[in-house]
Amino acid sequence: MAATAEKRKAGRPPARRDRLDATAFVEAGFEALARDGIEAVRVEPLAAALGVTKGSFYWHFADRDALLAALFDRWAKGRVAAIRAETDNGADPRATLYRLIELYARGPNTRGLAIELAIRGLARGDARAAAAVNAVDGERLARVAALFGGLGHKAADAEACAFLFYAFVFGQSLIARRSDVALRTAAADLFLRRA
Amino acid sequence: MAATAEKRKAGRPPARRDRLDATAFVEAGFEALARDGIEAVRVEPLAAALGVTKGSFYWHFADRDALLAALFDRWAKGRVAAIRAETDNGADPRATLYRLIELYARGPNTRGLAIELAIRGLARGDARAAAAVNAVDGERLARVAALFGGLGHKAADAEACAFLFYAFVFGQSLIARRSDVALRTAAADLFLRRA
DNA sequence: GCCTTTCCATACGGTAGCGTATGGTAACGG
DNA sequence: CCGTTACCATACGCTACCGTATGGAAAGGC
Repeated sequence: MAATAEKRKAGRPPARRDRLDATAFVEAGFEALARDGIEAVRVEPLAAALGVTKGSFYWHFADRDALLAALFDRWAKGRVAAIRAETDNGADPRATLYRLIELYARGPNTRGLAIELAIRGLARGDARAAAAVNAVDGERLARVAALFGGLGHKAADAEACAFLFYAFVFGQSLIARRSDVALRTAAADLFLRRA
Repeated sequence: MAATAEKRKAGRPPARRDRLDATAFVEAGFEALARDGIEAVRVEPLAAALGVTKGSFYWHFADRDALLAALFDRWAKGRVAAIRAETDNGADPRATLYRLIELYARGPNTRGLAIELAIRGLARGDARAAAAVNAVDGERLARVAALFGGLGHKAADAEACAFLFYAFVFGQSLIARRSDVALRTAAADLFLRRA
């Protein structure tokens, strides 16, 4: 009741019937990126997947490159916010480290991992992807180095530990037989036990 | 003199003027793969780079997919042979481990690393790439586990060490600021010193 | 109730690449 | 010297996608 009358007062966007906004294409872009890599994020298939035509896409974006830029930007912001949320609670550093490993190495996050690896693969040739990766890595390394600092490591040592930590986290996602959970946890223990 | 007369006796292939064989396209394919990723290994640009037309390509290969299969196969064979050559000498295990890290983490091997990461990125969606990666990883893990065994580790422990080792080697190639040599060597020391 | 804005469909031209078909040419076998 | 084979060029049709141009409809503003 009076929902339309309040649209001005409340910050509600128009929200017409089923029209899209730019973020819908970004979401669909992440979906395609996770499943089939960057070469799958194309404007016409994306529009078709959303039930519209590319006329819609080119209303919201200048070109395909603008969508890629939006993907990189949104990914970087999301990852930075995530690592901050994960480390802001004053929990035990070691427990937090274990949970971070679980987060990326364990089961159901194949989607996030696929996106991560795809963007990192692009960073070699795309400056915006490289900038996104750089921002994310900077925040992550700083946060995890602080955790190792909480375990008693000196600054330089903690930084090396953080680097080693993330190298392991992402490296294990590249190795075949990565589904071998026992092997992974053994390796993680090997690294974290005496950190 | 009598060079052409001996071609039958010697195993010399015809070697006509400047005609190509299949391996020429494979080499060019690796070049494109290393520089611009898999989406750059296309038949017409490759043929142009070799100074021929795609008429030549389709003489040597059934289609583009056959070239990709040849790339994966040749890569796997080469990597397996390489890791065997690196570990067959009876050198000190720890020194060998350090050298293996240098080999992939140090400077001039960006080409090999780019190929490695590209193929690993494809392994998620391409069965042949996955098979190649699997074969390579199996050999590598076995060989490196044997090295850790030579350092006194028990079988299961050595296997976990090998997994951790390769996760670190490939993981650090994904992290930004990977050009920071001091940080990398510090991390490597951290891992190998007390292995 | 008209006008404007917002969002989308349709239609179009253009490019890049795949795979095929066919013909040509140089070398070699005999 | 002739035929065959190996290798390649040329030309073609086809598909997928990019980006643009233009019209149209639906919703709000006023």
